[in-house]
Amino acid sequence: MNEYQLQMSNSKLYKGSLNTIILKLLEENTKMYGYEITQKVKALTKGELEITEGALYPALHKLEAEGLLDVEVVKVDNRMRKYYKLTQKGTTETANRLSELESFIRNMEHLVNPKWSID
Amino acid sequence: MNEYQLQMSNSKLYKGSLNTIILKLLEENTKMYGYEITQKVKALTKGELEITEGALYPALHKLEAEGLLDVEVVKVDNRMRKYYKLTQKGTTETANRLSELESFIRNMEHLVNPKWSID
DNA sequence: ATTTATACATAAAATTCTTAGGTATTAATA
DNA sequence: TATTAATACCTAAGAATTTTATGTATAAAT
Repeated sequence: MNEYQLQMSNSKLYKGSLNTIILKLLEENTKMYGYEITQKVKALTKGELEITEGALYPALHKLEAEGLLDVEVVKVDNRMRKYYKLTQKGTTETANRLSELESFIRNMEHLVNPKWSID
Repeated sequence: MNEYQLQMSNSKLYKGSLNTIILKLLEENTKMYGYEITQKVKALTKGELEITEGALYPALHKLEAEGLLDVEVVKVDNRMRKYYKLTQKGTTETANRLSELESFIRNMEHLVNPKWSID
């Protein structure tokens, strides 16, 4: 049993970005299981972002229900793993989400650094 | 009465970023009123981001309640305007939120572009 | 022997935003 | 000049997402 559980982040900015993160990691890594995703995100952000399981698992189930992910259950060392991978639809959707992310970042930079809006 | 009301954005990424946007605009412009903020955001993002009033006004009230904003009511052309400006506490908090935003953007870029994580 | 790490899960509460109203004045247009 | 659009505020129900708090179970480490 966990002593305590870490939050996704102290800042609220990550709200709404979890699905995009999951989809992108699966595009990059072909197939991953839930726990692996939490560890990968922690590593890539040098510990700054820790996805909570209470957010991750429902998100994976929803993406699967929407037909963006396929799941394959495997037993490794007598422990269950549920490997997720992108469906065709998921691959298309990932591209859309990533271009939305680029727009978002560009817009936030314009808002925060108004000098850049002269272009 | 409005025919229809526009949403904040088609993507969900903006969730959690509204407060940061408000604080930053007030840092940049000294004092602004609600409607002005919606127009400024629309202009700076070239129409890509339209803040809904149902999100904006409660957010302003909350920031005021938290002591980050001061309000001053003015009547212009027989129409009410509520000008908001940063308090001392608000100025400090804005700096924090902006550094969180920088971290967030950096982390998202690392997640989306893993090549960059070799640094 | 106990704790930590691995690996899944759900459910109540909190938070944030969308949607959908509401009021009122001024400016523009048909 | 009657209607619509723009300006300017507001709230409340519902949806969506996340936090917090649990739960189960096995393997590895202390």
